[in-house]
Amino acid sequence: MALHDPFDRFLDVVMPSDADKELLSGFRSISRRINAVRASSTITANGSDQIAFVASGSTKLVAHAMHGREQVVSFQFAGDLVLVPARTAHAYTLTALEDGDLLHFNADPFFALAGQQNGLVIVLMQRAYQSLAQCREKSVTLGRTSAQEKLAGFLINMADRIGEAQESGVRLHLLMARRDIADALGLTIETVSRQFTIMRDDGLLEISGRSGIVLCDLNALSERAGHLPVNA
Amino acid sequence: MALHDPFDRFLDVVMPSDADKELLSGFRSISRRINAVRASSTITANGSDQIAFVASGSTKLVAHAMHGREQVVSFQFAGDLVLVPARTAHAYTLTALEDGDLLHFNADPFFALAGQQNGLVIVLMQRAYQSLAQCREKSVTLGRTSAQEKLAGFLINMADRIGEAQESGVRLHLLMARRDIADALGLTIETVSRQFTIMRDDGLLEISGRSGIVLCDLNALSERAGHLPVNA
DNA sequence: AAGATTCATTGATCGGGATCAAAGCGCGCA
DNA sequence: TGCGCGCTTTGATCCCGATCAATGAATCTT
Repeated sequence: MALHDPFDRFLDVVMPSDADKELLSGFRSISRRINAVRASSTITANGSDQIAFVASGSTKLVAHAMHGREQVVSFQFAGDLVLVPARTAHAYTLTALEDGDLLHFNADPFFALAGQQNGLVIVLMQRAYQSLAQCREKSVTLGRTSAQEKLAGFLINMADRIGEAQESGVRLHLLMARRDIADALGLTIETVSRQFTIMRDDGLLEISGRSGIVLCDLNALSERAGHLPVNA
Repeated sequence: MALHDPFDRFLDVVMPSDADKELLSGFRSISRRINAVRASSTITANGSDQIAFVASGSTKLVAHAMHGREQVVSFQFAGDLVLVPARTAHAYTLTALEDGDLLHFNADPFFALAGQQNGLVIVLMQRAYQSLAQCREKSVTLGRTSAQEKLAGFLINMADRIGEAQESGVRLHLLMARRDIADALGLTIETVSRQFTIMRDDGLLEISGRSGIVLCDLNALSERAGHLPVNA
């Protein structure tokens, strides 16, 4: 069973087992717990980078540009660690997609503490490379010109991360709204909706209600995403 | 003056000064030097991730998808360290944009060695976060719907990385071909070319020859890229 | 220096996705 | 349980960027 205290989950998921006790209490003292409420809880990095740990629930990292435009950079799920960057060309905000628990640190003291424990730095480095790999795959998906490829790529990515295998296919519970998907893919909600309809009519997936999706044919979906075949 | 031996440059740029001597010889023994030749030298990760250090020159990291489609994920310049991922949904290749020197490691032994020196892991972590930040900004640029915003965003990013300040503006020497820019932005070479022409006619930049560009008005360019104004 | 080859620009047309507009559902609420 | 709001789907039109095609400029070769 999962640990219920957010900080305990943090220790369990992120910290190496040989971590120094004093270090742990250092992290505890700089951590801030947030009872996230869907769509209304946000973390913004004012001035300096922030680190957030998603103990439970899920979040989106949004970049704000001119003219009120918003771009979803990435989604996070339980156990994910995310760096919310300070303002550059864009301003970033982390927003809860559903109720859950977040842990939140200023990046500077966080890294200062982390630097004292080699094993922890290694973990953080690995997670950073993992986020980089994800971001790259997302860039590739975004770079495609057709809406079909973008959405198919997105769905496969979600299946990898939060899909539940079933006899009829892979079940997804998409907590993000169509708007979030559109903002993540550089499309409009209408186009996203239309592509869902097309894929459903083609028998690639089933839609139930607002957030329920079952991917019936991952191979065909992968094909539409333009992914290379597994054998190659 | 810059060091001429690629490995020495690697030590100088990446390694912390307190690094263990034995460790350095360990890195030397697993390193492979490559005299990169423009457009023909490539590094592909067959099976396991690769690490490349760009001692001099510049490179592009390309993701290969179906139907021979290529997507440029990122560009590297002298001093950059890049992880070339093993095949996932896409196959990645690092290609030289101009003649230069590369250093090349298998990622597994590289990280195994790096793990022994805390200071080095910290450097690698910081570089990973830096790459992540870059990739995110690129995603945001890619997520925009208009070609104008994409190209303006790309140019500003290049100005930050390899621009030389001049009285007339910021000079860029774009080593990548129009095709590379197009592949990086999810556009066609014709559209890239047309947007260049429009921006030139609007007085935002000057074009000389195939690769010479002077950005005359960074603020206006930033505006077109949809970036938030600096004060905000 | 002249040709050859590759790369970049410009033009014309077509199509897919944005935009504008309206109807249909699902979900939370009383 | 039924009401009402917000999200989603569907429809019609327009426009930007892809595509097809040809010209023009740069760099490389001999």
